[in-house]
Amino acid sequence: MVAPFSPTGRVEVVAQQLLGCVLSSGAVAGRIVEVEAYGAEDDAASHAFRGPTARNASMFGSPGTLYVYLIYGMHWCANVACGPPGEASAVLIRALEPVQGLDLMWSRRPKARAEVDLCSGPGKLCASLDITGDHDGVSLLRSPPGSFGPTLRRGSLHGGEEIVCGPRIGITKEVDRPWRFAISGNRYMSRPLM
DNA sequence: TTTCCGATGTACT
DNA sequence: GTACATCGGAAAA
Repeated sequence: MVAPFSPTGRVEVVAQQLLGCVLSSGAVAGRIVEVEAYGAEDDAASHAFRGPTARNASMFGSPGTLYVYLIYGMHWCANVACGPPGEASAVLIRALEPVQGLDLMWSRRPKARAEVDLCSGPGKLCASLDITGDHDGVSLLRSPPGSFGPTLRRGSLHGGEEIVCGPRIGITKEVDRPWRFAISGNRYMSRPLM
């Protein structure tokens, strides 16, 4: 298959290329509408800032490797590693527009009050897709569409859609770097851009 | 409606 | 001991 992004591109460029792509897992799928880019040693907000550890090992994997980690002791966050060999950049998937398996998403997220709440946040979308630490390190590109595990497939922006950017959310370092990207006007993003 | 804060585990100082 | 790429319930307005 054709890779949904250029493996050796700069992380902030890859992040924008991932907008519009479809992330699926089993019978559930969503269109990526919001992401954040995280760099390597040059980005103090990145998990890779201090070099490889047991937790961030997947960030150093080949492009298309899924990096899943636990945040605040209870929520999983999914990233796509995208750096060339030796460079651990990754893109955090922040929000999806649900496109398939809505019933299953609802059953996994009974607290959701509306469809827009199903995948409008990094922890929410992992719950809806049932992405956990078990999936850390798997390739999103190797498995064919329709396979059971997490898979990424190419997508594109629709007519009239534009990419907008702003500062990343929930960090205390590098707060001014505008590395949060979203599809303009999309109602499924986690929060408005600042 | 907006704001505040507790839950809960892992990594790092 | 403290911070953390979050979420959702309770309190305030």
